[in-house]
Amino acid sequence: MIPFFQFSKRYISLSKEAENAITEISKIILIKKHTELQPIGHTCKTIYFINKGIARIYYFKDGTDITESFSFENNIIARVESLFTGQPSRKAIQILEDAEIVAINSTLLFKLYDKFPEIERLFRLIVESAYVDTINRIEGIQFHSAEERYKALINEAPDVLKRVPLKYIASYLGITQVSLSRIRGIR
Amino acid sequence: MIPFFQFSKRYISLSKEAENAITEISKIILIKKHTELQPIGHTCKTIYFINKGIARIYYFKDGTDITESFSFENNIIARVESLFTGQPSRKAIQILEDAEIVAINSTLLFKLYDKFPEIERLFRLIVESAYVDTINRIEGIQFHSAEERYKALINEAPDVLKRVPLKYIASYLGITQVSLSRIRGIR
DNA sequence: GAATATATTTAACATAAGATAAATAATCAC
DNA sequence: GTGATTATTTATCTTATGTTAAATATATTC
Repeated sequence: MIPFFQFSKRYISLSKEAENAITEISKIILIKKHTELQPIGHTCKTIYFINKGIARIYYFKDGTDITESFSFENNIIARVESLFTGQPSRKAIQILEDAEIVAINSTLLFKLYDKFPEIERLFRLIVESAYVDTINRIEGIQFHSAEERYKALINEAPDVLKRVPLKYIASYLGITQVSLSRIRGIR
Repeated sequence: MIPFFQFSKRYISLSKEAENAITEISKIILIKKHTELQPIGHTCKTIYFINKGIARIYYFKDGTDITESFSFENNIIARVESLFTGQPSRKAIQILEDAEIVAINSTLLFKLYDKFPEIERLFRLIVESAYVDTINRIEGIQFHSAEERYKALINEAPDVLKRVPLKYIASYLGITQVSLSRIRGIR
């Protein structure tokens, strides 16, 4: 749990009691790559924090696999459209590199909010930050060519390029794999 | 302030004291259409709630005006990438129809969070919901054609089409005005 | 309500990205 | 390590959307 509490310090410093309360509702799991951490159709009741490895959220559009997002070490991953609405998710979480993951039970977490306002605040700040990232991502998609988006990704997240198969990156950028390959070929 | 508290009831029911505290840090303003409510380059310290009228957030990309979002009656509008980071915003808020707006001072609001956990919770829930909307919007952009996006907008927000000039809608959909006009022409 | 400014559509042409198929290259399983 | 599977690139052709410019249509101002 140490990496998670280090991560949380970026937002707020928790009391020992709050940390213990979070530890009690969490467990650490080891997962092999290519494994489905959460399947499509399942209502999400878990927030994950990645100690080691890579995960992605994906879904199918007309039979095509589309990557919504990637998460790396020291970051959170959750299917928020399900977590915050109670609706079953149309998305799945898949592990791309052997991973060690902290699984936080969200039902119990949300209950902790009453007893520990500091925990509620922590997750409020995490969501605010993720929301800002998403707003910025829309700006990135809205009026940039495929090539611009690819180059932006190289700059902002070179790790993705090194560690994730291109076929997953293409749909994340909103283009086909063939287009991505063509863009990469131009030099 | 009544419409705002009616809106907030969707998320949580506030105590009278909490409502009064919010009222004290808010003011109601009337603005004519085409007015700039907030200029580009200004660090955002206000959360707006629209009682009446329409507003949009926009920015410039290579000299072209791009609409990030619209907000109508009974909804919140804020430049969150500035509000939550303290950075100056590259975006502006513009009024598209004569408006009556509640302006909530965010600096004072964030201070109220300590005294009123229920207010912190309200805004946590509002942000969670806005975040989910934004995630869904990315899905809408990521792999749909211009025509699909236009038709989705007709279904989900027919009001936008009726009350907002097409030139603003085009960039919101991520296409040029000429493309939008062409799509509309097909019948 | 005429004159002006602004918004929308239409046309013609250019280009980026999609689709399909096939060729390589890389990875995995035994 | 060899064969089989999976990932990536390359080629060809098609199509949707961008670009520029001009023509209408609508809204605004005096």
